[in-house]
Amino acid sequence: MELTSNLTLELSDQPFLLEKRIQLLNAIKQHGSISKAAKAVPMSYKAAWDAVDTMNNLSQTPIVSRETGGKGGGGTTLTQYGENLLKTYSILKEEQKRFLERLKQVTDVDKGTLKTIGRLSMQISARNQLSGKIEKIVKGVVNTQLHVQLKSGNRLVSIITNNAVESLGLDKGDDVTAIFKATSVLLATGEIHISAQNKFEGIVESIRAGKVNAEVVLSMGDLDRIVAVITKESVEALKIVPGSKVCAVIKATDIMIGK
Amino acid sequence: MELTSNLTLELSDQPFLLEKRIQLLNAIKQHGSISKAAKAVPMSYKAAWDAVDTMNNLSQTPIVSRETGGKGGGGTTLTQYGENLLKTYSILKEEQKRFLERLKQVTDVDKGTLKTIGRLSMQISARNQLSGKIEKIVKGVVNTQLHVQLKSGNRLVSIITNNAVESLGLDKGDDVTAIFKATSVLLATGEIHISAQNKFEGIVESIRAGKVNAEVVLSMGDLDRIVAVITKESVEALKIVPGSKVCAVIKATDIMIGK
DNA sequence: GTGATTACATAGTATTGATATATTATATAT
DNA sequence: ATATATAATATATCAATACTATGTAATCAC
Repeated sequence: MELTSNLTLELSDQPFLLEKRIQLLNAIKQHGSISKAAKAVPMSYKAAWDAVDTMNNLSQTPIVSRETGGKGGGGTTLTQYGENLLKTYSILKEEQKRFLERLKQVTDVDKGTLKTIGRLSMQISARNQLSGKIEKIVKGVVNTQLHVQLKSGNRLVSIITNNAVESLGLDKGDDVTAIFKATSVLLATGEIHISAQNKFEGIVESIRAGKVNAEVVLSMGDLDRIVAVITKESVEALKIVPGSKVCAVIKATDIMIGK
Repeated sequence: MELTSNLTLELSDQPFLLEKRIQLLNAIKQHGSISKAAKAVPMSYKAAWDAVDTMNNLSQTPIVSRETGGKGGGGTTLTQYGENLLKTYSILKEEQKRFLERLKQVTDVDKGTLKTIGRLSMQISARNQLSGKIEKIVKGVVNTQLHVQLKSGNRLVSIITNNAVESLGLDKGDDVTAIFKATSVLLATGEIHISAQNKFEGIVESIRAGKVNAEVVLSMGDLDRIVAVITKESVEALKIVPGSKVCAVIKATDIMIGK
């Protein structure tokens, strides 16, 4: 049983970006003329022209700029806005593809249920969501250690139950997201001797202090960022200020994995 | 800018369940005949009959059972399998709706980027995902307390950062999912005097012991279930066996919220 | 048996969508 | 001025689809 789906962007209740039109825009980008693009897709010239016209009319800012006559008889090119639209669409399409694949895996047609815990599409409160690749999987009897290589180059270790590894179908090389709460992050300065497996050096970007707690944003290179919520006293005791070099410590068991 | 999408189930490369056909099946379920269903949708009788016929032909197990003649001249009813299909489709559709809504929120058409950190469609390793409704929101300077009423009737308190509340757009009455790791769950028997806000009574359904840790599944009524991973010694010390009445304790700061 | 209602089947008509084709307008190169 | 390639527009043709109309078969209630 296959799952398929289209993706349509609507503007003022009118279909605006459809699969076919995207193909057409791509062809226009490539060939620089509506007539050539229509041949490449393929579709009739009229259909192509109509599509381009309705798109340009629907949109506030034009999608393509058309020129009649001139060198080579004229031509049609995408505007910057048009290119952005194409890019947006391809990103959305990609996300949707991932979603459908997941949905398919998880669907149990015979029972009329989803064989999964929880929702598929969910926004999570956790501030810290770092993406990376699984480098090594060490399986225990109940728990599994996952070694994840982050974009920033840092390595991270997460401990989750074997059941979770199985139900997510985790394998070496998989792209995953490491998820942990801001309150799971401890901060330390200077020499650290602590049993936790995850220690990340970073520079303090910002501090927002409340009455009791303070939110500290840590930057680890350009790519990864960690948010910590610690007590106000700790901030003062450690003398943390923006620009400080501090170490974020996270227990491996506090890190969840999303795929 | 609106995002819309259809959802089609395919069987051996043939479109099988489409939006229209689902409507038809629903009408058949309601009215008990193809002709009445066709009027209700509305569509022509022939189109309705053809649709039903092709569906029944494509599927291994029949979707509807048809009877010609008899009381009232005959009729058409859904089979159990057909009902399951309808249910599956509605679940899938619901998931897709959530996904699209989220996708829309997160899309920045002008820039051609997604204004999000993580992936949209993600399955999380956390075994414990309990759904409920937000009952009360108590906002602090940095953190917010969320009181969630679970399906089982239990109340749960989660503490997350104000930032998270804002970025999820959480409000009183919202349907949310409380997420926490199996290793965040402590188990206790007898009288408990502990500062944690979340204490849930349950019956032990199963125990799976490893060398060091053990996985204990707790049932809180029919609806909610909690999985705890605790040390093997704890299991022995507390004398936990299947059927035992135990108390699950979870720190409010260990509970994340998904929406 | 008659009537009622519905499934099942076929033929013809209408509508729609796409394609094909032809024509005009435009502006540059030669 | 002419040739050229393309946009812009209109009309005619074709194919697919959907709908309408009509008819047959089946079975139970009366």
